[in-house]
Amino acid sequence: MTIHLADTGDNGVLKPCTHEYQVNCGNCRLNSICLPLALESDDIKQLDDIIQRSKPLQKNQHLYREGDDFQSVFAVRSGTLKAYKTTDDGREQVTGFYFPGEILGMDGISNNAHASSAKALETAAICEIPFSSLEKLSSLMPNLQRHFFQLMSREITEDQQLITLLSKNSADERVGALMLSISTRNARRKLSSTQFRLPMSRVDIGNYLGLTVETVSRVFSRMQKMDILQVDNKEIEILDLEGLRTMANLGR
Amino acid sequence: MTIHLADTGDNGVLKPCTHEYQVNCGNCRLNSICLPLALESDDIKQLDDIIQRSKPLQKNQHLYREGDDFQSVFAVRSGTLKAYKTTDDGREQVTGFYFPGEILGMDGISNNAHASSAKALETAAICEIPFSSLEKLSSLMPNLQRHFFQLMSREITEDQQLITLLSKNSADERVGALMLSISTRNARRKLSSTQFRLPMSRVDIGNYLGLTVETVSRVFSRMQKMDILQVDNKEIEILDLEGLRTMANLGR
DNA sequence: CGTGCGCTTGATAATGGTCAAGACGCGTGG
DNA sequence: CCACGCGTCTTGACCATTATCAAGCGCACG
Repeated sequence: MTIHLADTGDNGVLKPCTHEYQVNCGNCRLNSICLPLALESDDIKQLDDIIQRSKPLQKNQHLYREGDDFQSVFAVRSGTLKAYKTTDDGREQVTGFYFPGEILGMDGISNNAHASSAKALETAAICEIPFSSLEKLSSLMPNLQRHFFQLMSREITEDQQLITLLSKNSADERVGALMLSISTRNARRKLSSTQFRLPMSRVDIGNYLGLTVETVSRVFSRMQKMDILQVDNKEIEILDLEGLRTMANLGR
Repeated sequence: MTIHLADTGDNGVLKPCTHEYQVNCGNCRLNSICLPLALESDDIKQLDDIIQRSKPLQKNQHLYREGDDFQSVFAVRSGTLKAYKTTDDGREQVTGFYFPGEILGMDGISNNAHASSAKALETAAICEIPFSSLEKLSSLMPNLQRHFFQLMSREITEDQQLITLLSKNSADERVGALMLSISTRNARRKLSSTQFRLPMSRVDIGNYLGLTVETVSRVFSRMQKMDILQVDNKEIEILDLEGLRTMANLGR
């Protein structure tokens, strides 16, 4: 199945949006949850110098693919991406969703090749951080080294959360946990923690949570019936946060 | 660091086992799969200087507990450990098994507190690597920094494998995959890849793989009946590696 | 105005969980 | 050395959750 959006081979000329291209780490709204966190302003400038901002990714475009040479890690500036691996029998496993301010691609470091693919779920702006430069800079800036270690460690603990979720929790709990996770991450970005639009499909949700589409759909219906969520296709409103927490049953 | 072996209160004079205490990274049989990998010999010496080797852990002793202050990461020198988290409703989730040469504790970096507990499944010797020293050394030795980034990245990709396993694979496939993983890790340490003793209980296996003990037991029985494995309690012999691979169905 | 994809809902089936009982192995103490 | 007891493992019968299969709805897009 090929999906091709406007593949306007004809226009050729892109008018870069100057507004867009003035973005830097120093003025980035997300710098308190992204890499620059905990850097002094002249350090931020140095980091900023190695970061590349290219033209936005369109929906369904890949940022990288499993097996690609690993050169960089990436920060999401806007939009959402999903990371996934393809199992040899052709199935897909979604390993994560990445929202603005979050870093992806770190799983490529170990083998110098990306261990998963990443594609945009909607138009997305990305900061590319060449890893070799990041390494050099990290040697010079202990805070940056520390922060990057922490980011990788966080990725590990988050994966462990997901492992626990998949291993121990029911369908209701899994979906509930994902809704809470999105809610929390929205709050970090000063967005509504109770009302949002899901950027991913039901299929992606199910895939991520180890469930079928049908089950995901049924869980949403159930939660709607229980007045915990208001679900209108991708528009979600959390009506009863406490109830949702109880349902998700993870406490952490 | 104080060394106390047989703490025979009366004699006062301890004859430390010189054999044991001559262990260092330079002569360690495991250094090709552990931290020193990719270091020059004078670099290894520097690393060696920060590593602490304390008295062995007895079976069921904890190396650290969830929530403990994070100070160090640890390398397994001998024995096996399991890492696990306790969910708030009191259940346990095993997040990994660690064999000689493997590093654990990296999930504690992100919050300066261990995100999981680690306990010995049998008597185990451990190298403790104080993280602050490791950070300093990493700044000075690019190879070490790189290698540690890679180790963390590997932990991420391994967790993602487990996520996929839990999310997509049947009980047979999960147990098969674990057996193959242990087999491979044994081979790395020049041990038999077809015959080994499982250091963990069926409960631990089930917990790790998101299955009940009963199911794990049934899978072993089934594989025995199919002449894929020879199972005698914890003694495992892989009779048909190809068959096991087919059964595990992961290809990677 | 149709076509297709994504979502929902229902009926049925299968995998693995739960409950229960018994076997086996191991360490302790008589 | 044997008996006991406990913990771990195995096996069986039954049940529940979720997958599978199937059909229909609705919105977006051509």
